[in-house]
Amino acid sequence: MCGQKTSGQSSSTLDIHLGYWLRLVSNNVSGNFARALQERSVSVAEWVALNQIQRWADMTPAKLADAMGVTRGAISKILDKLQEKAWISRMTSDGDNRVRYLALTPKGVQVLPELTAIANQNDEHFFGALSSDERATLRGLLSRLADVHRISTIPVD
Amino acid sequence: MCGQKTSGQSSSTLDIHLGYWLRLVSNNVSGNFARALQERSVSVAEWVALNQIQRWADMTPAKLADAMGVTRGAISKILDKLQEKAWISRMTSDGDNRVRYLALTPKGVQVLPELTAIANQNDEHFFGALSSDERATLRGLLSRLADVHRISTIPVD
DNA sequence: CTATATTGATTTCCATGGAAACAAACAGGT
DNA sequence: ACCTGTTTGTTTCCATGGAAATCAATATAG
Repeated sequence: MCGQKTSGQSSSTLDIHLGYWLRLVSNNVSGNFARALQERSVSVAEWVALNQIQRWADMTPAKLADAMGVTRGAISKILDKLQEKAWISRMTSDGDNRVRYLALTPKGVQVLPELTAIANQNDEHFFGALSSDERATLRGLLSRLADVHRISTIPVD
Repeated sequence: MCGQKTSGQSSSTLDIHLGYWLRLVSNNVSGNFARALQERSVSVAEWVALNQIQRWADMTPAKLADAMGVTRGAISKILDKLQEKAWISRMTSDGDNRVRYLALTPKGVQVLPELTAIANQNDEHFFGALSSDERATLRGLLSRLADVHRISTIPVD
C-alpha cells in the first residue's frame, strides 16, 4: 500500500493488455529454456537453427534467416558458433558457388536429441499446470492468431 | 516440397511445443508494438518504465529494476534516455542520499497517454481477431500460468 | 562479349541488456 | 570514532542481433 497513487484495484495500465500477459508468460518460459540450454553453452537461436538444418535437406543461410526471422548477418554468426562446435558443416553448392548448403555433422546429429529432451522437459514443466483440454484451447487460440496475422517465421529472441 | 526430409505432416520438432506458439505470437505482437513506438523514438523498456514511474509515487531505480525484471545497470541507461527526453526527473531522497526518487515531468505526463494510445491500438489490432469470450479465456489461461509459476516481473525484452 | 544489376554470404558498426566491478552512503557492532 | 558489511546507483566490459556496407558470384540487357 506504500506509494500507489490510485487506490483501488491493483491493475496497472500495462496488464489490461493481452499482449502484456503474453509477453509475461512467453518471456518466462523462453528465459527458463534459455537458462537450461546455457548449462550446455547453447543459445536458443542455435537450437532453432539446428532443428531447421536437420529438417530441411537443402537449407541455406538465406533460407534459414527467413525461416528464423532474423537477418542474414545474424545467421552468419550463429552458424559460426555451430561450426566451431563441429555440429554443422557448410558445403559450397556445385551449381552456384555463392550458396552454402548446411548439414548436421554426426556430432550434431548426436547432440540434437539431447537438446530436444531439454525442450520437451521445459515445455512439460511449464504447461503441465494446464489440463489436456486447456492446452489444446491455448494452442488453438495461439495458432489462430498466428494464422490471422500471417505469422510464419520461427521466433528466436 | 523441396527438400523436406520426412514427408508427411508439416509439423517440425519445434511447433509441438506450446512454448513455441507462445513465443511465435508474443514476439510478433511485441515486435509490432516496438515498431510502432519506434516511430516516436521510444523503446518498449522506456514505455514500461514510464508507466511504472507514473503508477508508484516512491519509485526508485532499484524497485523499478525488480519490477521490470532487468538489472539495475540496465535501468540506469533507460532512465538516462528518459531524462534526456526530459520525461522524468531523478530527485535525491532527503533521508537517504543514495536513493533517487523517480517522477514524471509535465512533459512526461503529457506524452504517456499518447504512448498508451499506441499500446491500446496495438493490442486491439492483434486480439481483435478473437471474440470477447476467447480473449477472456486466453487471459485466464495466461494469468493462471503466471500465477502457478510465480511470475511477477513486467517483461521487457 | 561487356557492363550493369541482382543475389548470397559475410563483415562492420551500433544499440541494448547482463555480469561484474565500482563508488557513495548507510547500519551496526566494537 | 572506526572498521566491516550491506545497499543504492552507476560504469565498464561482453554477448547478441539489426542495418548497412562489402565482396564474390551469377544473371541479364544491350
